[in-house]
Amino acid sequence: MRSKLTPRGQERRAQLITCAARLFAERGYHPTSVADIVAALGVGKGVFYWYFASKEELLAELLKASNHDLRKRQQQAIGTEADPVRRIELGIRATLEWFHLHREYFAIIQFAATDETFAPVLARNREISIADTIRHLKDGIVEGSIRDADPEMLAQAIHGVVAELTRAYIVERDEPVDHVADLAVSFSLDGLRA
Amino acid sequence: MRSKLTPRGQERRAQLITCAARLFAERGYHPTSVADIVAALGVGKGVFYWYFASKEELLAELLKASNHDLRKRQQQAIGTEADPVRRIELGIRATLEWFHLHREYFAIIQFAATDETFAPVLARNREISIADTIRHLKDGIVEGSIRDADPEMLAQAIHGVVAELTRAYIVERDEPVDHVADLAVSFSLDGLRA
DNA sequence: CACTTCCTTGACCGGACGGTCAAGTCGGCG
DNA sequence: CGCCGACTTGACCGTCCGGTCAAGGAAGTG
Repeated sequence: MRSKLTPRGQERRAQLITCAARLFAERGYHPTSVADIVAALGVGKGVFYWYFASKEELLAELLKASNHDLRKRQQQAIGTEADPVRRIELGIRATLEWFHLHREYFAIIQFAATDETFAPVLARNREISIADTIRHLKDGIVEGSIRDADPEMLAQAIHGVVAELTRAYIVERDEPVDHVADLAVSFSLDGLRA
Repeated sequence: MRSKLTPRGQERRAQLITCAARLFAERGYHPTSVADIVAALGVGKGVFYWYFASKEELLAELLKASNHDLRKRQQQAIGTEADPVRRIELGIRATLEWFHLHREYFAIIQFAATDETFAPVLARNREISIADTIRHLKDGIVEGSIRDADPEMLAQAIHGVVAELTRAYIVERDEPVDHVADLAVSFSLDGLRA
């Protein structure tokens, strides 16, 4: 990998990441060899190691970039909304929309979370996201719109709902985002009871 | 692997599974070699292949056995309870209790779900569990104690809450099961709102 | 003791895979 | 044109690891 890259180089680098992401999503990280990645692009193996120091580094960059992009989208969606409950709702919807646009990342993130090497990064990303949610929850508790329970546990629970519905309906079945989002929101806000 | 095993053989087989489970949980499946497993038991490599056809087969059996055990525990807990809402609650509590007793299985299951080879088995297990939950939800909707929404989505949402709280509080922090269970249940039933 | 069956050993094999590198190509610039 | 540095090639290497197997106990039976 080089720090200086010509526009042509930037292009190649992006190609490698995109191509690797597709293969990682289809077959998994370990079963996809560096040889597979460069073959899919029709280039020699040296190209890979010109842009990345290792296969690990590529995945690490991919995770970093995707997390950054997701967070950006969440923040844009929430904007300057004042109502904490509504902020949580907008965050949930933005997350589902993002995974709808980037379905291939779900499996990769899921895997990375189970791998000793990448788990710390994923754990950190999750912590940050949880911390955001906690802030909104605390605001809601103070103003009385959210019931007084451990905000961290509530945040984890919301994340669980979103993750599972994303997997089952956005990634696996590609159902309409709004439909899934409506249920994710109503379940998180009001639970099961009639 | 043999179909006929003496008591001594059964013992060895169990030792191998237990030992492998510990190592898989600590270091992950791929990074744990067969050589590691037999070394941890202080025996030769041939022992492994006397009891199992492959490393894959051992993991498959481990997953099958753990799933069977978890389901048994859930069914025992639910027993003959008639109230659907209460049945769901008992199922949630039983699940959290089981993972409290078998923390090492969580990471293994999580990983297996991301691996092409084992994902189908895990998907099937999950489907069965979801189907159980759906039955209780439909009962509840009919009798009016649960609101009228897509029961499958509700079931997935509940599973998401349980999985995430299990990971964060039972597996990672070993907090009191009852405390976590109380929140999992109240969140699932009543959501966030005050 | 002889004989079988169950179990154990550990050196060895084959192949896959991450990573290296000497050699070459290409495009731009003076 | 000549040169330089950005890129590309693909054969090659070392290692690791799942899996094999010929040989050797040990335990039970007659």
